[in-house]
Amino acid sequence: MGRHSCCYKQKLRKGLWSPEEDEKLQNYITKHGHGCWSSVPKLAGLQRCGKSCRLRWINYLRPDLKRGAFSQQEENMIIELHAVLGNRWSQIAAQLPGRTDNEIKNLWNSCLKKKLRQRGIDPNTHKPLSEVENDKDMPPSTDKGNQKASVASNELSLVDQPAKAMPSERDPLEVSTSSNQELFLDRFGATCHDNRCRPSDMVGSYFSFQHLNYGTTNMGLSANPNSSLCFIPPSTSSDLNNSPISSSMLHSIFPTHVKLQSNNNPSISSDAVQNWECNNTVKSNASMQLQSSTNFLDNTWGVAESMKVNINKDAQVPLQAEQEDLKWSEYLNTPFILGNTPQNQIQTSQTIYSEVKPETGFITDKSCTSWYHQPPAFQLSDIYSKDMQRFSVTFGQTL
DNA sequence: AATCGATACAACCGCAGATTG
DNA sequence: ACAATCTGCGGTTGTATCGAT
Repeated sequence: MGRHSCCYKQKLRKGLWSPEEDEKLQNYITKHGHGCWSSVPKLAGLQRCGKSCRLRWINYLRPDLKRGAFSQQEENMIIELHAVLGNRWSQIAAQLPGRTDNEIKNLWNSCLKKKLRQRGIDPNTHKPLSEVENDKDMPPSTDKGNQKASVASNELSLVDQPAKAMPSERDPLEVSTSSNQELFLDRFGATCHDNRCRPSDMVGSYFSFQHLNYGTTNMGLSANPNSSLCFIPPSTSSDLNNSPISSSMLHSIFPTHVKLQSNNNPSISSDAVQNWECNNTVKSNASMQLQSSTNFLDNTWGVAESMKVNINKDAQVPLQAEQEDLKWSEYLNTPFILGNTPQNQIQTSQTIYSEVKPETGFITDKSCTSWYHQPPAFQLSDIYSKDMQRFSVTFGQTL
């Protein structure tokens, strides 16, 4: 397996980025997009490796980043997500719009781990420290304290292990990653018969429904000994309509590659944006993910329609020529009004926003149009605050 | 004012999976 | 089929800042 060529190049700058470098990178990506990261530094006139440029953009320069301290709700979400996902920072970050995996990882390592310990909770297992101490006395084969090993083995255990008891029959403190993911697949794995559909693909979906569960059952945080992370699907789609599902949750339900197209303005599809950015690379697993996700929604939940999201089942169809021809400048200069009413604008923008990967989100929200050149038609922070309001209502309590 | 430790944050490193030729 | 390359991720390290002494 070859290493990234830039790693061997000499005379490349390392360390902190200067404002001039930031400006060069920002200007370049604003005008041209990043395309192939390995070529960005050369084209942008930077003495950096492409990897470094990518990291700088994702973690610092991206316009959709939410700077500033984490809110209590965000911290709670991170703890909650970590209980299920472990150190999968990118997946956790995907649930927190405007936050990067690096940011969350730092917060966890510097702050949240400490907080949990102070409250008598082991940050690795999310179990009470006393219980973890007892586990240390157990033989290594039963020690689940090793977070990495535990997470890594989860996906295997999902397949190999027999169905577990329902959460209500379990110790409510048992909120480890494996138990929740196993439960999810035990109950809903039938929607994903194809063995190409890996358990990890379902994690995002699991999460969203976990949030729904909080909304419908008023569950507490996993750190709360009285709570459990059981997943009880709503019996009807109307239940789901009443659930506090948000655009960021949709992002989890629908794979990144699924084409979500606005009813109001089909000419501007997020697919075009993505293909423009990815040089028309078609993800090999897109159709599989699409199928698994839509089947999941249609067959199990029947919610696709209720979410007012048009799922184009021809996501694999090549783009229209005019879409392929879209360039940065066109995006930057094209008013991004996606509907006739403010409500529609928000709805559509949220839909598209939810579809775009975190590191590419700048294209669709503030940026395409208004990032530097004009005020946005809507404030992204509105979306965030809207989501966070929902979360705060949903989660209901803090640590 | 100088020093030192703690903390937070930014960036790097190495690896694995995906993609490409 | 294979190797080279690219991308993304998570762990780790480096560094700036702040408060205590």
